[in-house]
Amino acid sequence: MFYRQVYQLVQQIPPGQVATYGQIAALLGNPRAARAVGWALHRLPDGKSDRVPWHRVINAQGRISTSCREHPACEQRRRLEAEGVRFDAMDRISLGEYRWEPPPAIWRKYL
DNA sequence: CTTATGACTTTCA
DNA sequence: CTGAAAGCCATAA
Repeated sequence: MFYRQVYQLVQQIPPGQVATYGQIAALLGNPRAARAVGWALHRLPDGKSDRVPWHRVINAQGRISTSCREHPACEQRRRLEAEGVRFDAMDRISLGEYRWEPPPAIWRKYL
């Protein structure tokens, strides 16, 4: 299952760092499946929302894309700031500084 | 199998 | 920098 791999991967994102949807998709072997990643997180079961750091996943622009009322953008931002992630004047995250670089053990796993 | 949807990405104006 | 349009993928009905 693609979305299960997404959850499993998102769980391994360390605090204080973020990953883009495209990055997640690429690690799973489908660089074009960013949308599917978004779908997976949108359909994230509430039971797993507490153990999956969904807030550490953002779009390629370093912005929060969620329009889900269950998990509002303001809450996602709040959680990220709580982990030390800084937003610039345009509510964007410096990907060059907070972008998560998956350890070799990860991409070797899904290769 | 076909159609529809979504927390995306890239490109162009 | 913002916004629009087209492209692409997995899942659901």
